[in-house]
Amino acid sequence: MSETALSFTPEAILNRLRGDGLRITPGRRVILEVLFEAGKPLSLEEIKDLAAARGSRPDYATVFRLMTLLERLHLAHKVNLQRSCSYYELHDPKKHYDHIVCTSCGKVVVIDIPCPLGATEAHIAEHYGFGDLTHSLEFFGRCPECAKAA
Amino acid sequence: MSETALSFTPEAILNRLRGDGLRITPGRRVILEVLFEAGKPLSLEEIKDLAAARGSRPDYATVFRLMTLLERLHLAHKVNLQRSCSYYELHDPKKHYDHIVCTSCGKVVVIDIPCPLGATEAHIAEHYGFGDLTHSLEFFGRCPECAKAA
DNA sequence: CAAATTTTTGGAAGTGGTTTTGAATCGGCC
DNA sequence: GGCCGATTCAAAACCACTTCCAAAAATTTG
Repeated sequence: MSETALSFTPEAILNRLRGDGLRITPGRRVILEVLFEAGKPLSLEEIKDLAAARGSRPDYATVFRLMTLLERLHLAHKVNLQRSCSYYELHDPKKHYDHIVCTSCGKVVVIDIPCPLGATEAHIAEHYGFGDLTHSLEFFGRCPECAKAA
Repeated sequence: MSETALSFTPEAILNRLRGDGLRITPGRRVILEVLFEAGKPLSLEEIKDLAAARGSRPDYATVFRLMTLLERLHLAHKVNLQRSCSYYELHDPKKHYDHIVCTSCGKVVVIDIPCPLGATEAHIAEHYGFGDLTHSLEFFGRCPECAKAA
C-alpha cells in the first residue's frame, strides 16, 4: 500500500532529548522503539503493553509523561480516532498524518496521500482571517474485510 | 460570512423521534431549540445551561442521553475540538461540518466551504478498499482578533 | 570513583468528564 | 382517566487522564 518508514531514526529523538538536558533511560528507549515500529497510532495502554512485551514495564503515568513531553517538543502528536481514549504517533514533519478508521472493526490504517487541503487553507486564511493554519483529518468507513463479512 | 441555516426544522426531528416510538417532552423540545439556534457545536454543559436559560432544567445525564440518542439516529454528531470534553451539533446531511478553532482564544467558527475531499475519498476507496466513507476535519489557527493582540 | 545534583520512575491518590443505575415521574394510546 | 413503557433526576460508578511524593536512576562534579 505504502511505505511508512519515518524520515528520522530513534537516535535522532534520543539526541534531541539529551540536547534539552533530558535523560535517556532504558525505559524511554523501549517506548521509542515501540512507537517507531508501530506504523499506526497507539493508545497509552497499548504503548505500555507493547513495552512490557519487550521486557520494560513502564507505569501508565510514565508512558503518559513521556508522550506529553514528546508532544511538547513536537516529536509526537495525538490523533483523534473518535474513541474513548487518545492515540499517539511520532511526528514526522515530512509527512501527513491522515488516517482511516473502520467503523465496523475499528482497524486503523495510515493513509499516504498527497494532502488536498493546501488550497483550502489558503481560502480559509483569506475569507476568515485565520493564520498559522494546521488541520486534523480522519476518515471513517468500512474496511474490505468487514464489507465482505456483512 | 455564510448562512448557517439548517435544511430541516425542529419539527422534523420531533417527528422522527415520534416515529421511532420515542417521546416528545418539553425538555427535549427545549434542548432541540437550543441546538437549532446555536450555529456552532456545544458541549453538554453548554446545552444544559442554555436550556436552563429557557426555563427547562435538564440534568446533565438527561442531556447526555438525548445527545447519545440523536447520535445513534444520525440526527446529531460529535465534533472533536481538541478540548477536554466533547461538542455536539445537529447533523444536516446536506452540509459539511468543517470547523476552525482558534489556538489562542479557543473560538470556534463553522466554515462553509466546498469540501475538497470528494476526490480524495474516491482515491481512498480505490486504493485502500474502504467503503461508506465519511470524514472529520478540523482546522486550527489564529483568529484575526488574536493575531492583532499578539 | 564517590558524592552531589537533577531528572525520572512507580505507586497511589485526585480530577473531571462520561456513563450507568434505580426509583419516581411523565407522555402517549386505549 | 388509567396503563405501560419511555423518560427523568440524582447519585454513584466508571474510566482515562493528571498530579504528587518519595525512592531510584542518570549525569555532573569534586
